[in-house]
Amino acid sequence: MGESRHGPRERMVFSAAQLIRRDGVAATGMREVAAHAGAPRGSLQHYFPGGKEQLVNEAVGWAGRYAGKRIARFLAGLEEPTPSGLFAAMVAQWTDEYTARGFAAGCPVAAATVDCASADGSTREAVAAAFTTWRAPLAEALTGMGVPAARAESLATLMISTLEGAILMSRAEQDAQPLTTAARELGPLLDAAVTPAG
Amino acid sequence: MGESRHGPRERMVFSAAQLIRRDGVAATGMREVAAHAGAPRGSLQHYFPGGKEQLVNEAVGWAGRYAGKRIARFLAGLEEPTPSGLFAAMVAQWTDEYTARGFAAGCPVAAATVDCASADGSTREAVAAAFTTWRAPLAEALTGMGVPAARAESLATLMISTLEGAILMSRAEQDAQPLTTAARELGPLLDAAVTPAG
DNA sequence: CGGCTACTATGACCGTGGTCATAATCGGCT
DNA sequence: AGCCGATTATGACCACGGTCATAGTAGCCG
Repeated sequence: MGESRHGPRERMVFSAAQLIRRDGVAATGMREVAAHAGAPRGSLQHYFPGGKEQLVNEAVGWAGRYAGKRIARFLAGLEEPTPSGLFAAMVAQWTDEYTARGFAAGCPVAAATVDCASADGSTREAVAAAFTTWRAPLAEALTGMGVPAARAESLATLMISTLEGAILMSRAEQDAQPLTTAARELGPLLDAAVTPAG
Repeated sequence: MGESRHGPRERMVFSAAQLIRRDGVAATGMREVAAHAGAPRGSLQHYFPGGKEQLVNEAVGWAGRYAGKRIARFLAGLEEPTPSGLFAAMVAQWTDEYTARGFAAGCPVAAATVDCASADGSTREAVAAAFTTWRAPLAEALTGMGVPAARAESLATLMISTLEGAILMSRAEQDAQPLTTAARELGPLLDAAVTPAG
């Protein structure tokens, strides 16, 4: 959607993220990325002289920024902002995709973590940074809802952990139930953390 | 530890699980598994005529049974069994490993899910089965503590989801905090589900 | 001893894929 | 037109790895 509006470089990063979250890092080929992006193969070494590692890192970074920006958009979509509502929206993004397009893909950051966390390249720092750029706006959103700052950090971490794990389990079982269960069970806990109601 | 007491076949399955949870499925080679297990290369096609797919599936199955059996052992290790105590023990297994041996490895079932969930081989069914053999005894343990059966299923799913996600995040950030946060934040929610206190 | 089964040994094949080298094109600018 | 940087094109190289083929060895049983 709207791929032609972006340059070929950005399209390749986007395609890399798509393929990585579906097949994993190791199983995603450079030629495959170029083909998926409709970009010429020769552009790979031109835009990514750092090779596959650079491309993967940028894909992970893109995913992290995307997730971070989504927080604000989810927040804007809630008529009455509550932690449980925000978490439900985060979960719904995945249940919607899974019911509409199947359980083909997971989170690209998770895939890169699994495939590259032990190989101490720059990719491990990239995934750490991605989680940070995801968690920071989430914690900020929680504080904006009345959650104490210290607690907000913990709950933001918990929300991302649970979401990532639920994505994983739902994909494995090809059933969105782990995702819906996470939203349902965690919601009250999150709402109970707002100060005026505590 | 005690590898020589098991046959070469079981050692290879065990080694496969070890390597998969560290490097991922695609990055783990058959020759590498044999070498890690101290087993002859020729035994691979003898014991695993189904090739890599069979070996990976058995490694995933082994991991699932291992996790399931751990539940009973954790339960036995608690002087006063509570859901939060059980979850804390599950988390502690990972924090102990990470503080003692570093953040090199994650969960093999998660790795197999990320790498093989879209390629619709038998591995996807293997990971689904692994999660089931993990969740069933966990849910049973919860009911034994006084959690209503319907709720126990949900909480077991939530516990595994959160644990898997926290493992992922901890590994990415090379910091056990997501794990400890998960145990701390989720504990009260779990204990509140026991009926006499509900 | 002969033979049979279980296991091990080893080399080769072949596809895949990341990377490099080299050249061609293209677009603007003077 | 002519130059130059940015981009694209294409083929080759090389390592890795899963798999197959073909033996060789070991141990037990009749």
